[in-house]
Formats: sequence, structure tokens, C-alpha cells
Amino acid sequence: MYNKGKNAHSSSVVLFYLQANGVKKVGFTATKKVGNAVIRNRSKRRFRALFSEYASSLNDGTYIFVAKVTLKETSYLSLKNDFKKVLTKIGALRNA
RNA sequence: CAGGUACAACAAGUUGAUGCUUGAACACCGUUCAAGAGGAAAGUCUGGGCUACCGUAAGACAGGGUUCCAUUUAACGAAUGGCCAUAGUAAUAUGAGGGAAAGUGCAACAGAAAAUAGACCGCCGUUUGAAAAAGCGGUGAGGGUGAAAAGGUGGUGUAAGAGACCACCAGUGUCUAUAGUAAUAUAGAUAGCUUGUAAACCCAACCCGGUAGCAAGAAACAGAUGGUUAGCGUCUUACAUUGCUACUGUUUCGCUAGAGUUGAUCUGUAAAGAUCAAAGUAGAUUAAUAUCACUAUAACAAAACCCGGCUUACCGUUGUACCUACUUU
Repeated sequence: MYNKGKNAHSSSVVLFYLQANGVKKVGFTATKKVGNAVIRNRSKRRFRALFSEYASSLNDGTYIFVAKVTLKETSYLSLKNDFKKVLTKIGALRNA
């Protein structure tokens, strides 16, 4: 998936996407580089909360969101912007 | 009032919107209600419980661990109180703290000489010599070297010297008395007994089956293919036995009421113990316990089988007890 799919970068998020009809899967990744267990769990929770906002307007396919080191200092609004940016870049938003 | 010491406690809150995990009820597959991370959940350093394997049980040896004393505890390498040593004016803190007189070993460099002491300079005696000096012997008091030079000071003594002898002092061992459960302390007597190293081997006392860990392990269903005839560190004795066991997937159990928590009373200096009372479902498996907003900027850090300790990290704040100095009375 990392090899075949498309990817898009922003300051706090990296998105990997592979199109597939009838499948809708999502994964959240926060490696040890990001921080300790508390920070990683919090990153994944924030991703999950944001993803549920966009979930209905997304195309089918498999998504992987990867957290970057700067994520823990990013505010909600700028994270939302980044989220929108990577989704648009990849063309996953249905009504973009 | 200033500085310090010890211990303890808390570890955000608010409401609104949108959600998650578990349980219960209703209902009949969605509603309602309830509960939902820590003081260290961390490091994985230790003591156990629990589970499996090493056939079972007992013993010996080997091996490992502990190390001032007493107490506490299920147990411990932990805790409490004390002793000793060191640091601090003190409150207090720190501690790999048995034995060097059971034995063996080791002590770099420097230095003449380093543990059976040892003569380089010096000092003393004597022989040779006119003298300078040389030879032989004595001397550990003086010099210099070193982490350490074989207790210290003064005297007696002597050719010069020496615990060789004496007085006082420091330490050590032994004995006695007193205090203490004891470690030990104090006092007296006595032995001229006096370097360090046990994180060198070793000795003494006490303690210990080993390995793996809940991804342990157990059960059910389904599937497909096999493996081995044996074994704890070693040995001995007794008994028993031919069967034992592995793989993949899913589900259930293991899974949370426990050597537990809180409060009161009593016992104890304390760790802790006894009695009585009260409250109480976190239990997941990519893994819930949130996301956004507001107050004020908020640490370290996320349960994963469960308990006792230890270690390390830490924002902001509060309380209690004590010590020292100064001022006033």
C-alpha cells in the first residue's frame, strides 16, 4: 500500500490512499518518533475524531494517516486545515 | 521574621455539542441508566501468588544468595527501631557495615629497603693508614622516597641505638563488673599485641529445587499434517509408567473480592498486629475511558494476570512537626 498508493504531505499529517471500490478502511499511525505513549494515543484519538467529521463525504478506498513530530503543538484549526489539504490533494473528497 | 530539616496530602474544573468500552434494565436490535487509568499505571531491579514443563518423593554433593543487632512480614536483597562510622552548629542525612588473631596470595611507580623487614646517606665501635679514605661489625633514633616505612610524646638506657625497659596517651584482643533482649557503651585489670587488601581466593553463620512466563495455560468446534521412545546440574535410595506431544482458525474461560481499601478503638517508640464497622462490577485485544469550546499558562506520565517493596520522572500548591540565628517579653 505504501508503494502502490498515492500520498500527500502537510506540516503535521501524512496521508496514504489507495482507491478501491466497495472498501472503506482507515488506519492511524503514530510512531515512537512522535513521543511517548500518552502523546501517541492522543494523536490517534484526534485523528479519529476528525476523520468521523469527514467520513460521510469521502470516496471508497483505504486510508492511512501518519502523525508527524509537530502534531503535538498543532492547534485544532490548523490541524483541520492540514487534514482538508491532504484530502483535497489526493482527490478523495467527493464534493471538493 | 529569615534560613533550613523531615514527613504527609492534592495531581484540575465547568457546562454545551458529538462519540467510545463494559454491565444492567426495558425492549426486541435500538433506547435509558450506571461505572470507566496512576502516584508513579513507567523502569522491570527484587519478594511472592497463579500456570505449564522437567515422572513422583526424600537425601547428599555441587551451585547460588544474604551479611552490625533486634523486631515486622506470606516473603524479601524490603520496612521499622537501635548500634557504629562519616558529614552538619543543629533538626537530620548518608552506609556492599561479618571474619585479616584459620590459611594462602597481592601491594604499581618512587625508594637502599614493602611484610620472615630492610643499611643508600648519616651515627657509633673497631682494623689499616701520617692523613684523606677504605674494610669489617653494630644501629631503624635523623635524612630523603612513597598511598603505606612496622603506634605517638618524654625519659631510662647505650659505643651509638632500639617497646629493650618505664610513665602518660591512641588503638586492638582477652577477662571481670555495670547498663542493655542484642549489636554495643562505660569502668577496671591484663597481653608489648599494633600496615592495607575479603568489590583476591577463602572461612563462618543463615537461606534457596530449576526453567519459562497470562503471547502462561485450560476447554469447545472446525481443518489439515506429522513428530518422538526421552528427560531435572551430578549422584544415591524408594515407588510408578507406556504412552506423551506438536500445527492453523474462531469462540469461551483464565479476568479480577484481593496476604485488598477506608474509618474507629485497643496493643506497640515504630514498621505492624488484633477487633468492629462501612463501601465496592475498569477488564480492553489495535486495544474504550475521549474530541472541540471556556476558565489561568498546568507537570511527569497510559492499566493489559494479580499483590508486597525498590528505583527513576514531576507543574503548581497546601498542611504538620522539628532545628538554628536574631529581635522583643
